Amino acid sequence: MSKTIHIIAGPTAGGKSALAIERAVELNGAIINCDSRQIYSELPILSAQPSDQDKEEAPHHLYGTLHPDDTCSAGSWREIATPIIEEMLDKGITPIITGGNGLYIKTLIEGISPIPDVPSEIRLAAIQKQKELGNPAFYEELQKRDPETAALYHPMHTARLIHAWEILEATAKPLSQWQAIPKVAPPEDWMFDITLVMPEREILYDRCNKRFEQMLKMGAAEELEAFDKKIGSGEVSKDSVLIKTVGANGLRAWREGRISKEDAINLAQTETRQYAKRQVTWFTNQVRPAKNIINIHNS
RNA sequence: GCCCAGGUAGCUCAGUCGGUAGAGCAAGGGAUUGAAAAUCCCUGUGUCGGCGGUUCGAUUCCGUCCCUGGGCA
Repeated sequence: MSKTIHIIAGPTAGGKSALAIERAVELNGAIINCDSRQIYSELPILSAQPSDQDKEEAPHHLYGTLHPDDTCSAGSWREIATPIIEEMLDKGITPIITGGNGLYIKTLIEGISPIPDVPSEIRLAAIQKQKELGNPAFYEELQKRDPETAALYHPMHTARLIHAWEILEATAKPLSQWQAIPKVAPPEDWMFDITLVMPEREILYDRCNKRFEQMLKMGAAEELEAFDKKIGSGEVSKDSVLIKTVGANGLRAWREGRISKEDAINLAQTETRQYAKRQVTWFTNQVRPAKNIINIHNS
């Protein structure tokens, strides 16, 4: 007998969370987060984590569970989500994966090649190296040492170049060779039911705009300021991935008096819309039928 | 009312010593096997404020009008 895992995906502010709770109540389910910011213990308002009331209505997992200095990645998310899913299936609870991270979802459904974790010193050194050389030059360095992987990437693609570099440094083996190792797939009896929550563009953008205003009322600016103080005091590393959270740029610039409150709001809303658009592109083009997918439908 | 500076892509501006124009941002499309709320790629026709004049040809020169900002009254 197959085991069904529900996935509720789509762009930010589209209405996934509400649907997930509805679904959980209806199916004796529990919600598992697949968002790369909501998984951290800091910035619950700015990252739109579920409210206490939401958590009373249905069980929620993997929200606010990691320290901001931890690095969550597609592979590590899969590793922590998998045992939770297994346990739910054993207990007859319906897992409802909810979030906007398309790569995490893809990793869960298709699996991923086993690649070792990179020690943070090596990662930071790779980032430093890229900063020093700048992009075309950093790419040329990578090309000399690992032409095979370099050929896969655009010379300006900072994030991928750094990753290729750090893997080479950490393992002395090209990333392309690691990626050639067959993916570790999910158990064969896992079947996925995917619901895409994709409001039409105009409605989606309007929701993005309104949600940021709501976050501000809830204290997003104060929350970010408190977080930045923790970085200042060393309680949180200045390399925390949470620093790059949508909306933070504008709020910081406003706090430092560089732009007006109105401009800060506009900037944050623009960043939110741009992020939502990228997600729409992903879910429109990357979610395809597969043998372990029962169906893909729109809400 | 007078003087000055402007009016060029949705926004901020560059430019054409006269041969109908280009950057950044925004917007749209796309990529995506480990920082993914990241990172990156592709896409620029717009009465060059209106109307006249000079010219083979004006967004570019001249006149005039309108609008915006600053100064003087």
